[in-house]
Amino acid sequence: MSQQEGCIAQHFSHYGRLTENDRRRLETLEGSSTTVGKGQILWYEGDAARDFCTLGQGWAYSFRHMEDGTRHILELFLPGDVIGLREFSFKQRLSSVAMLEAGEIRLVAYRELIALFRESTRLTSLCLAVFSYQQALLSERLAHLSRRSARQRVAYLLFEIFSRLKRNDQSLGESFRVPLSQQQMADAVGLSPVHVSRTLSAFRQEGLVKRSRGWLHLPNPVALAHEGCVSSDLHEIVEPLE
Amino acid sequence: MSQQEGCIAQHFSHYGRLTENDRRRLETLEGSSTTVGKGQILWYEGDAARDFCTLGQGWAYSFRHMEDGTRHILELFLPGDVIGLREFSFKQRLSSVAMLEAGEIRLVAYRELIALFRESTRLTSLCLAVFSYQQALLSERLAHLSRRSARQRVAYLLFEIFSRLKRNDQSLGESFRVPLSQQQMADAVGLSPVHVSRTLSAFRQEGLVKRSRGWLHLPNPVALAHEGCVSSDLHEIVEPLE
DNA sequence: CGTACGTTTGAGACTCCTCAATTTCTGTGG
DNA sequence: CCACAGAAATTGAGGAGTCTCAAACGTACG
Repeated sequence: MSQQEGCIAQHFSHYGRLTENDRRRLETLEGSSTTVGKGQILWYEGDAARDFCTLGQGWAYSFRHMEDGTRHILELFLPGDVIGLREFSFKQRLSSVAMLEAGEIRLVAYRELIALFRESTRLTSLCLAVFSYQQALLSERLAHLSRRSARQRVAYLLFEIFSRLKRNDQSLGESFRVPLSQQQMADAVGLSPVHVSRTLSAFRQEGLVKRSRGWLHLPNPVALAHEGCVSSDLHEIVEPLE
Repeated sequence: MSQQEGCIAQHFSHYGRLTENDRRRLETLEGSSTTVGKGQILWYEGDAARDFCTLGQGWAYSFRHMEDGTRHILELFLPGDVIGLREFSFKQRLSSVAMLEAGEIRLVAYRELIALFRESTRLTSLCLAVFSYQQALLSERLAHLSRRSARQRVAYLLFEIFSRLKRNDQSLGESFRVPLSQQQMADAVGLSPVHVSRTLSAFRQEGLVKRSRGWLHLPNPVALAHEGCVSSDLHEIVEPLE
């Protein structure tokens, strides 16, 4: 996906049709691709924020270390996602970002984005659309984590991953790779790793989820979505006005 | 605040200096002001989304009703805030919005925002800054709600309110009005109202918080922030590039 | 083959929830 | 100004869900 076509173009095209010109313009944004290893830190909370990046290959996540020693995973980034747009108006990174596995990234300076705004209103709108989608994901997650049972949280996490992967690749089947340890899932949904294990065991016994060696098998996504109380449909995106 | 100066101009000026021209341009966005009563619904989840609004006076909140009958408050809006930017790229409202008390709003069509993008790169950047600030608030809240104790959640909520009010009004003292019932606080932090009551009682005994008739008294904001594990400093905003 | 890491399982403790009864606050009309 | 009704807040008791600690097991990798 990332080779033939720029990540940004690919990503933006979810939010509205792109002309050939738009694509070319977006591709000029992306610098050369850098290989990053598993576990590598892209930046730390508090670092100076001057650019964002696109994730060509590999998975990443943003996290914060809290005062009480716990760690919390705020976002998961899948291949094709844009990382670090969030700090556009901040001097410092609000959270650290690390790679879940080896991958490829390309850096883009915020400055270049601003140049883009000057050129194309349509691409500006698309950029805002990317923002509001990310915000929608966040608030959806907020609603699903604060007052919900372990079963609902885990089901929600798995279904969100499935749904986002499917969005990038319609042909995605029941089985797919998910390079997350139970520890990391726990950090993402705010449970103890022990209880994540118990919850996954329960799901396995009920035939909802199978997991092995970094692969996930969802025989019945609909039931899982139901378990996770997934209702809203974040996929009704308006065609940006001209 | 809202009378002499447009809400949007006031709100945007937190993110960067505005020229007189910018101010005038922003003020042309806002339509005439409408009075809304306590408890009035501005819109429901699923309604068509074509405009956002600015909150001149009064408090509001966005919420969702979940399948299991519980209600969750996603955001609080204070006087001067902008409501509903989030659905910029969506056809439908992602959450309902209601007034906590009587107030005044002004509607702005998304379409007008797009016209603005065409005119001023700087105002476009500011608009994105508003977005990223809201997103930062959300992810901060996410980190503070998922794996934290009742004490931490409540302390965080109260401190966030204090800090946002202070941002709008530097002269804010130790006591200020907070028109939230314990039921609503519970819906905002994902606890039962009963437990919110117990937690507030504990805080009161410890001299951290006093509450009476819609007023809040924080004799020791620093201690409260510590209790709520508030670390990050969402106030370091970069002066947007030209 | 050994070591390290991730996962599973068990037992006891603690936090928070639910339900229900009581008290306090708030606003209204007499 | 008082009496009242309705809402909001408090308090208590018992129970469910999740946590922590600890040990055993499995799997990947040197």
